[in-house]
Amino acid sequence: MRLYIQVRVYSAHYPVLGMTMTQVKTAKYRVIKQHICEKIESGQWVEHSKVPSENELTEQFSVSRMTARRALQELTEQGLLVRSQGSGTFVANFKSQSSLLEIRNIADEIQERGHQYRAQQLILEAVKVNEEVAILLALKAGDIAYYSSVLHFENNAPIQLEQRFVNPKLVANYLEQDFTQITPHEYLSSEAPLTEATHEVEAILASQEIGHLLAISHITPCLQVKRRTWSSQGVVSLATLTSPGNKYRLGSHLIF
Amino acid sequence: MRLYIQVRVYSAHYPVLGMTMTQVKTAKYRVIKQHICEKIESGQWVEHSKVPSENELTEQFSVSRMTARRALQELTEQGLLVRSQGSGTFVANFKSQSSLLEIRNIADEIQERGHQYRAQQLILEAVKVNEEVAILLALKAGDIAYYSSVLHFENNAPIQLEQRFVNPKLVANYLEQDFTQITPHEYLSSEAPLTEATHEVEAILASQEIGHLLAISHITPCLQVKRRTWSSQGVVSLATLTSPGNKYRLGSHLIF
DNA sequence: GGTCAAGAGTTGTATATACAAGCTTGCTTG
DNA sequence: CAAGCAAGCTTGTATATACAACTCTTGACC
Repeated sequence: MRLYIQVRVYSAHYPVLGMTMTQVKTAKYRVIKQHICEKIESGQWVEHSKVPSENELTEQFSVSRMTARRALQELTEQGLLVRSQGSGTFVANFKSQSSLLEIRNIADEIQERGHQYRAQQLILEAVKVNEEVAILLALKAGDIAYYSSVLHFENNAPIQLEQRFVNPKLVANYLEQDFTQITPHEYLSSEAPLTEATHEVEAILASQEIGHLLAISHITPCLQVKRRTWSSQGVVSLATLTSPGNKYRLGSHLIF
Repeated sequence: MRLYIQVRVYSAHYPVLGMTMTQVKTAKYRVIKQHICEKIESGQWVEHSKVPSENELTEQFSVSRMTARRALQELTEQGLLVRSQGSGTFVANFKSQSSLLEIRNIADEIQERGHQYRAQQLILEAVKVNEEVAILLALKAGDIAYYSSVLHFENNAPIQLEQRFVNPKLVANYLEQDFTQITPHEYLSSEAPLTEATHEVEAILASQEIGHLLAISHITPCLQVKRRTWSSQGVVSLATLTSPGNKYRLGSHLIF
């Protein structure tokens, strides 16, 4: 699994490839995107409101039209805006659906089965993310993210390894938590309420390291769920949940 | 797959590169996107292959770098490519993916990916059910149920084995179908509209027999989905879908 | 042999410009 | 007044250019 390749620790005196600068400059088009997002989320611009045109943004932010355009373009691809050649750019109308599957807290699940829950916190630190994680977390390669690795136990048997990258911009105090007392999911839910999630489920063979943690042989298949969660601010976290296939299953119940 | 082609009509007396005619013109960046998609879908560029750089595309297609860039950019946003500053652009790794939240027809899924679908019908007969199946199908042990076993192929590679028990009281003509022409799911949907479904997802090692059918080794983990579906009349069918873990994944997208 | 530096090649951001094409408005004209 | 046209806005496509930032290789130096 290539999800967490690079784990380099971020220290206080952070030398970036020999450069002394620590100030990260935000790209102009990102500033504009942020500005528009805030207007929408604060309710100042409601659905179907007209958004400033490319030329207006060009003036407001003192950028070129192509830069203003890029902000509008990306927000359109993300579904926040709708554009219409000749007439303008407008706030999109948002989808609202309720969930068919729910995201459960593993501690609750285990306790509901009448079993004992326990967690072991393996890693909790700031890391530089590689490219793949950066993309999924909406960061840039080499940016800093928080990383936690927690092993969940059911009746003292390891049942799930949780490896999680968290967007540090959205959850500032992540590194100060104690994940034997509260699960990462519980903490994140309290800090940044979920608005959206995607899951990808695969069957894999565990690496030697993970197999060791989960106390399984090297030919035990595992269920691996990659979960990406969003709050209204953006991508909050990227979790990889690995469980032995002979001890764990997923279920869903759909009603049409 | 995710490709769309928008045509643009240039009006009658518009000179396009010296030509004057009524003509449908595809935007250059779309032509490049199309070209790259074809290379990937035809298998000429496999996962992690390096894709021509912006400068190379600029030359090949006689466009500006910004235009070549746009093609790469959009394909990256669509998940076909992965870009890395300083090193290049590469074909992303994808697996076949189906949704946990909707019950899709595997033939449609495969065709939407632009791949060729084919099915092989292994078994289609009436069987006496054992106790476990009887309970799940709301029958009694020893009752007759219909059983089908169909192997689904994507680009001539086996991608999923479907083993299905069907309640004969609700779907009388099941045995007379030809499941190389219509998938069991399609047929059942037409006969008895779904009202409810449950899924159980596990990671398993395939048995020797199933491994042989799916053309995988005995230590390849598999995703196994057990799906029980209801119509308004009761339990319609019980399907076990087994797919190689290295070729298949499930996905879901929740919005809260 | 190992380390460092330079350079070449790549993507990322930003600007200025041009023209095409769709929509809206308002004015002209019949 | 109504129809139609033109002007002026909007977004869409495309180019040329510049520099920044990152990666990887190569070669010089210790």
